[in-house]
Amino acid sequence: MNETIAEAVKKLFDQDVEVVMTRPDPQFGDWATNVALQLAKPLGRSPREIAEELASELRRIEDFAEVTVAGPGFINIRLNGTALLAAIREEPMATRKEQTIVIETNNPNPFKAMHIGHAFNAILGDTIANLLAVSGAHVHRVSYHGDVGLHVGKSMYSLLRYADGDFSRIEAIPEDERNTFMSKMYAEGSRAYKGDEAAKAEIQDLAEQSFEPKSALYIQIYDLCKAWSFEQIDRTVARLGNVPTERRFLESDADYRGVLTVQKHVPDVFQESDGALIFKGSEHGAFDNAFVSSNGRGLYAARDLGLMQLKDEQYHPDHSYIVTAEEQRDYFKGVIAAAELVWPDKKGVTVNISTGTVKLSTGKMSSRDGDVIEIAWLFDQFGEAIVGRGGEPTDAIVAGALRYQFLKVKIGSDVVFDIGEAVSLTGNTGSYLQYAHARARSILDKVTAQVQPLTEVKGEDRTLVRKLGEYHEVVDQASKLLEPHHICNYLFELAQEFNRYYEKNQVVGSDQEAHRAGLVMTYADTLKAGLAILGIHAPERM
RNA sequence: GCACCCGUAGCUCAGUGGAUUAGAGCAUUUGUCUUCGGAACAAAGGGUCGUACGUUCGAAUCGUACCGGGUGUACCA
Repeated sequence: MNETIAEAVKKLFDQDVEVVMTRPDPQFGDWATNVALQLAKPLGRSPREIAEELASELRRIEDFAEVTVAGPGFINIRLNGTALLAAIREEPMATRKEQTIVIETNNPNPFKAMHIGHAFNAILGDTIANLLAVSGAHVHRVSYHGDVGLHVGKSMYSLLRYADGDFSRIEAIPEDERNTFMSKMYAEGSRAYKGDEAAKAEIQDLAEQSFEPKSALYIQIYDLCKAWSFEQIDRTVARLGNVPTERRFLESDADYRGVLTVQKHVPDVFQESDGALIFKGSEHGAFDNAFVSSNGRGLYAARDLGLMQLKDEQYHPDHSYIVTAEEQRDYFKGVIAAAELVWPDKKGVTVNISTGTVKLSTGKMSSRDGDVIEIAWLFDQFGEAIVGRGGEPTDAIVAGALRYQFLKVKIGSDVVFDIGEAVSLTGNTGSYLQYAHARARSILDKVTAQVQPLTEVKGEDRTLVRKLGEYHEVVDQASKLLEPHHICNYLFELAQEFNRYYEKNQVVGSDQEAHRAGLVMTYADTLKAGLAILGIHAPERM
């Protein structure tokens, strides 16, 4: 359509313009363009006059049922039924067809409990992976976990005290208490670290042992708790509706390569400073950061360089996406700048997408003793709300409601999480959409006529058909910008549009049953496809 | 201090150069309906788009300054 209009402009005014089409208020038309206003200056004529002239040319185009000029010179176009239906059949653009992409879709650290922030990060990462796939990319989902370093020392400090020399005391922790137990162990270690110097020194030694353990008991506890953590992480991430990852990367694997790389690039990229190897990020819009500590140990940043190598060896990606909270924005800016100096041919490959953080609306909702919200508790809360509505709270349904809550806000903004609101199930929520889908399928079950594929647009169908035709545009936009919230907004509007239609137009038993059933089916399929991109299950009934 | 992000209705958020009434959801008030599953639909009230200048035919959207909030600022991850 943009080209059609550009051609008309060329023909009438001999001007090359980039035509921008917008969606006006439906009362004005299906599409609008301001080309006439753009042309006013170069042509030295009134925009209104140009618009009128262009409009009469455009009226000759068959797909355009109506072309009008409004305001200072906007051209509004109303499509005919054929064009509206053609829009529904359009597919999203395969803009990343030849690309191989690696993306981290979750990265909780072992030895700590997963909380709402991890769920947020995992859901965002997984959905972005879906958006990449929709545009044709070959996507590899991976995870990355910090299994070495100070936080491990903190946990091991309390774990060794708890074991008191006897490994079986740790082994005895029942499965359903492990998450809370580990969380408590970490919290105690953290407190001790801040508390006194003796504990601090001991924790530093125990952190050191995460690289080179000194005792058999350390190894036993470390291995067991790490395994527990990964079981917990995998189970939880699956429960959230994420597609499983292909590979788990560990900091302990990335460390060695990272340190070697840094050492190899002194002084051309890294410098020695107070015994540490640092990168002068301040010269690259970030901050100066140590990659290797003064005792020769690899730090987080060095491991990220090692991880880049591991990813490259396995996947040779065109792009590698890392989704993190905005606190890490400048940190990644520095790491990526360093990486691009070390590997100039990989410039632009690694991209950090920064998200907001989850904030709690009140202090009151914190789960039991901690100040964090555990994911299992969240599932329980949603489950209760769904039962309250007479529904069955399967994980797929609960995860759908939770995912939507996180995805409907523009990526990068903080999410203020209010459990009462999240669980409400009415209005702009995942539950509304899931319910809308189940309802549509239920209508189709009752239809006895042969469902007729959409071939014509009747008057009362128009707004719904037009909305359905916007689907591919919305997916393109969300995919291009990697912003899932566009899809949420659209699906909600679509469902509202359908509910309005459904309110006024009887489907089952009407003399137009076959035709209307076709519309309902297209709607349900569109809803299902959109929800799938968000990783939300569209139930047949609920 | 410096850098980055943010400030839109009572609350939570869309909208980021265009047009009469700046839109949703929640909350409030009212209506529809003996429901093709009401987790619905229709409607009302509620906003000087943080403030001030500026650019533009046109600014919530761009620029500058200020006010308010958040985050980051090397040997944690």
